[in-house]
Amino acid sequence: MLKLYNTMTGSKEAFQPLVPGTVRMYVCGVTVYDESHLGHARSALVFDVLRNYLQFSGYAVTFVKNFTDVDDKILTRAAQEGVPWTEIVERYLCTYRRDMARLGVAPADIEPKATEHMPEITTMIEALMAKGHAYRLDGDVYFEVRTDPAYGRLSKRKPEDLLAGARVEVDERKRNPMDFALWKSSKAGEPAWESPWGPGRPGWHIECSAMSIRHLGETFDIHGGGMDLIFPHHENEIAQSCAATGKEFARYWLHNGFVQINDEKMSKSLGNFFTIQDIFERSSCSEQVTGDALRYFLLTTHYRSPLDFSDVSVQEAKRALDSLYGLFQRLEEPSGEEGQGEAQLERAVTRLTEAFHRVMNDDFNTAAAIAQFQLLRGEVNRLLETGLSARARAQAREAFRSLGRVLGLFQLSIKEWEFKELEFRARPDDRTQGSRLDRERPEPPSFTDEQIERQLAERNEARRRKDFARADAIRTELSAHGITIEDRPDGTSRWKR
RNA sequence: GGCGCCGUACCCAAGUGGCUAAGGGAGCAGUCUGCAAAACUGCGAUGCGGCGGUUCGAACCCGCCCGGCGCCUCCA
Repeated sequence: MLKLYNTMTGSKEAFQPLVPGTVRMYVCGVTVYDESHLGHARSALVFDVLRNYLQFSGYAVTFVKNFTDVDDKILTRAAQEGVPWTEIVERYLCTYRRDMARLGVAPADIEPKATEHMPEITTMIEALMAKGHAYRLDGDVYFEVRTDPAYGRLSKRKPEDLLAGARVEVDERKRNPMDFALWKSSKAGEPAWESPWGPGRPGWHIECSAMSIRHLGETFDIHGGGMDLIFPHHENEIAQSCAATGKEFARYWLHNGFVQINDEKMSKSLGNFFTIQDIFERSSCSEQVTGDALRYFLLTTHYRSPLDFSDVSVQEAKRALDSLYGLFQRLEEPSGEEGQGEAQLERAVTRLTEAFHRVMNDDFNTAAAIAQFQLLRGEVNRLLETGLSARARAQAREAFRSLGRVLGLFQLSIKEWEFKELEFRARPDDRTQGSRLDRERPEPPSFTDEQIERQLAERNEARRRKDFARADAIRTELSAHGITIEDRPDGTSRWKR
């Protein structure tokens, strides 16, 4: 039985979807006005893994993740650059999709855009007007918070408390400072859609209500997003959705913790901002390998905890993966006395599978799940010393691959993996710290597989002749090209790059 | 001012009432090896920020204190 922490109730609850066997989930995506950063990566990854796990558990999942494609920030950016706002939207939609692909985060089933749901949005606002929850103010329309007696139940705030320390500049025209915009009239030159209240664009919160209801129905199972969205975004979504439909909105509210830098929130104003693009560009490893390391790093902390990013922590994740991929490589090689540990392996795989379900069912604890994989790594390595049949080795690899698929880990082949250290170069645009040297230092020309095999054969011939000087010279030569040699007991060698 | 979160070994981190406090990284020692590398084995918190309290029993519950952070404004 899957248990999920529900922000609404502040506790872990047994997950019971509205319609047995199916899950409808909505996650707040991004406003496409800039490069995506690690925080976006974490949120996207967390809910990607949740979706995978729900499917793995047998649910038919409908996953909706929106793009906010009309918003003040987009317009501001467009004005700064002197380009049409649609160009900003187009550009950052592309970079978001590129970054998600690199992270191995699959698209949602439906990825609606605000600009494509104007009829739903205006219809919903009209319903709120008709029911007395909203009022016009010149060309704008506001939601009247006072009409919702339950307002504040998600974020556990009372409207009175909110006013006490509010740093908001209150628009004096509003009936109540808490009231928020459903519709904003447009100024000259701004994008505008026709509405009963004149040309304008939707407020931020209404689009998520309109689009989630449009694609998932008035009541659905899971609504997710970053912690910071709890208030006011999700609070407002609940208020307007329930007011419009008279029904419960989302049943389970899930929120992921922040990515921090040096224990502080990552933000542009603090200047500690890491874009996903940055990380991939600066990594010394391939995109696939960097993506895996990043995923592993992001998933070794429980999704609700804050997570501190540093180069070192990603390097540690990479090293941890190296030991796993080292095992996968050995699993592709014949091992000693065939067949000895089959029964033990069977038990170990069963144990992993059970433990994986147990910890993932507990509020999808990916950190504990990864620990289970590490436990299996140790067991399989021990069994490999006594010998495993080809069938058992394939079974072990398959256990990592099939369960790992939920986390998006362990999917690469040995040829695709890189055993070299993951290092972060200085940022390409940083000219102050010798970064040009880093950038321009050429990668040593690599050998082809055939060349390596030839040198290895020569080296092992030399070892048989006890010509260790020659053998070590070859090893040094290969090492200079990023190739590591591991000698097996039988006189043959494996190599890694 | 209001609401809330965090503090577990050198570093990261799971665990939130009861088996020896997961797992990873780094380190040290050993096995193996011509030497390495890898793998394996062992070592590593008598204690979970501090002090009290509740309990037969607490890292986990309660109170106070110390330190750090978030939200209350756009924010994943």
